[in-house]
Amino acid sequence: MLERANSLFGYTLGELSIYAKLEIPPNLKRDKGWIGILLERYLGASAKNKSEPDFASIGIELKTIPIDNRSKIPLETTFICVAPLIGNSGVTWETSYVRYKLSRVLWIPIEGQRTMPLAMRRIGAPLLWNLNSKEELHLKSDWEELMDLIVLGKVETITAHHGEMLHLRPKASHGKSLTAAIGKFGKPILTIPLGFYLRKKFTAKIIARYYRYFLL
DNA sequence: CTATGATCATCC
DNA sequence: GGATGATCATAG
Repeated sequence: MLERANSLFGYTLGELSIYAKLEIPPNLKRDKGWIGILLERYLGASAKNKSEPDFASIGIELKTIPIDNRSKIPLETTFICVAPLIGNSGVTWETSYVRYKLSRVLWIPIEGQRTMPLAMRRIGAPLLWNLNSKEELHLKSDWEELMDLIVLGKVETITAHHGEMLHLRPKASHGKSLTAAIGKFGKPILTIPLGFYLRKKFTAKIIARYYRYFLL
């Protein structure tokens, strides 16, 4: 699979879409996950919409990441998973889904400037990344701060400003989506679902270590 | 609704 | 410009 991923370096999304027999949309406005689906399809990911790594047998999570090819900086934050708002008793960073998802990621950088037609965007060299102890410490600190707010009934006070590397933002189809959570005084409430995202400054560091290898 | 895949678009 | 808050598509 890694060899197959490496072989994608330099190809455009237009070329890959033809090869993978996946129709290319005019833009990503209505197909935000299209690039991810395309790469999964080409690389033979197994998980679909199940809760396990994309390549379960080898414990690798696949993530495409849009990059500005001049600055080499990510253009978007990276979604990790939906935040559990209830049933968190006994959950620690060590057993968290965030840590599980991020323990090993195959990042595939792709030119992502909106001015560039989708078909012309080039695929960069994949980067197999293992969460190191320093990074983990940072994420753990953010995760604990955020989970405290959730568990202590302060979910409605959460904004994307919380968390240095990892933060929470809405994750829903629309603003009226509701899910169960804990409100003030421990009272059950319904609120908008939240997702964990990696800030660009975190992913930028990962990408920077390898930027010389991709996108010319 | 929740999970997968993310980016859009507004506001500061 | 860039981050925050909002949103899109699909499967089960």
